[in-house]
Amino acid sequence: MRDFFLYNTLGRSVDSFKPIEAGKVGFYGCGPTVYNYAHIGNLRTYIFEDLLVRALRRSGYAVTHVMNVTDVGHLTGDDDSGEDKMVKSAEERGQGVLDIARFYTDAFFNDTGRLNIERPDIVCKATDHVSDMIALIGRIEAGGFTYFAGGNLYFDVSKFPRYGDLALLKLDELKAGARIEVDANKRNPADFVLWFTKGKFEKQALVWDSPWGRGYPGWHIECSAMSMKYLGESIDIHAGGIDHVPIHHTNEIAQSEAATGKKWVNWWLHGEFLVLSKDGVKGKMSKSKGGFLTLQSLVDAGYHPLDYRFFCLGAHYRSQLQFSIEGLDSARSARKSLNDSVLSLRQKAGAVALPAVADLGPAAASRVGAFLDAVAGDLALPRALAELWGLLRDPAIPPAEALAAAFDMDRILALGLADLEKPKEASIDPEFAARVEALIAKRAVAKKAKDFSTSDAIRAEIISLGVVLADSPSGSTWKLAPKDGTTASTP
RNA sequence: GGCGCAGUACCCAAGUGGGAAGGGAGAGGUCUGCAAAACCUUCACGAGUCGGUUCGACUCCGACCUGCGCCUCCA
Repeated sequence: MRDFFLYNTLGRSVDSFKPIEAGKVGFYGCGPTVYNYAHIGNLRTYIFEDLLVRALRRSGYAVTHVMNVTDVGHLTGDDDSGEDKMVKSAEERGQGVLDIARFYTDAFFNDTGRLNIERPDIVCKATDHVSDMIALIGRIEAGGFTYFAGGNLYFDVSKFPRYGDLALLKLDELKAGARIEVDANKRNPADFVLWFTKGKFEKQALVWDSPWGRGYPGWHIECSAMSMKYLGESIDIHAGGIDHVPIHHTNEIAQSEAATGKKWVNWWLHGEFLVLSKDGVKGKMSKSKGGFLTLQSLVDAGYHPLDYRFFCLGAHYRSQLQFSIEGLDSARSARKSLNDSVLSLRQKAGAVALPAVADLGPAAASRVGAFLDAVAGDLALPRALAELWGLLRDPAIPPAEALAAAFDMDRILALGLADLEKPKEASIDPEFAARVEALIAKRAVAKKAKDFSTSDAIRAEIISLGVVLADSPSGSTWKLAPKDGTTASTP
């Protein structure tokens, strides 16, 4: 078991990770609200969580990864009176709430799959766990942490002294109504709704009976209820986007610890934002601000999903990352170079069996060790990646060893290195191939006659057919030019 | 008004109280009839600005400037 260091938002320091139960990690990651497509900023956070899970597993931990899918209770408005996002989306599209949820859930996992993000061990939907939420709210109420006002059940933050510790909030310094209308029903501006019976839910398709009346749950309660159900009342790691620190996670802590009376989450990890600075659009990506980019839009623009994963690996998860097409181009070029290096090594290694990681020579082993140290040091993927480059470019490391080491690193990076194959020539139309071969033969004749103006003209013609040509002492070889800018076929 | 984070080469982006990773782009070179590819070399005497602490600071402290995020939508 390798020592693992992580930055804990609770306490704001990097500390040696210690799970509750040796060798095991209970990990809860905040999942999507499935009322729209995920944008690439959202996806950055899921890539970060995937790297965390993969890194912990590579270091020897047995990780149970739980992720929620929010399909009810998440409001559109800034305050506690807006419509439910799911209901609004369903209305706009003239479909049922559950149809919307299913569609965008599928879209989400399709995107994460294309990014080589492993599916969590448990994916749980909020609507399947309302009874668990009601039971948990009951425990909070029994502890005297709630009050009922205006038809809704509120959590009273004044009853929870540690409220805001995660976000370093000082209740008396928060400016109530800085952005939103003050809810007259609230005793304290930071109070939040546990259960709604009032609101614009007359149109709410999904309502449940509860001790507080027919209605639906507040957004925050689902994570508390479901994480406890699957991981127990105290869990090792809870991760999510940094925006969740002051509200969502702060409220989750308050209600969870109010219910159980014990510490709920030992390690809080938060991924920073992907930010834009282009065409007048600055800052984080959101639908209202514009610049809402989906993974599919990148694919449509000719990028491979893994180009985006690679792009994200270039920055530390706790740093804001500047997104730009230029940056993505840079990542694509780098990934192509990486893939080409691996393919070249594979060719050099030939049929030699790859050694086990434990049997690597000192040079390769040192690269792998430095890689794992970087990863175990609060997921320093940029440094880890530098070790991969160093490994691939060290001429003293035998190809089979370099490959074995690279594939081991790729268990965490997940760039599909082990699955790389030469582009399949079989898919090329034979008629087209014959045409290209004929031109190459014609050019060879011209070249032999030193008629270079003719040979160059023929080459231009070949290239115009969408073919990449390469001369070598043994003759010319060719392949189809990649459509997406990468040479190798990728998984 | 309050709180938090950040300012590193053309771009993206790391580590570090004492030699400033890595990638992309650029430049030069080897190879080639010429290309392409590959490989090699090169690319911040300086880290927003100004002070301070220190034998020594990009790294710590302070001020200022600029940017980003948050103060009940948000990854």
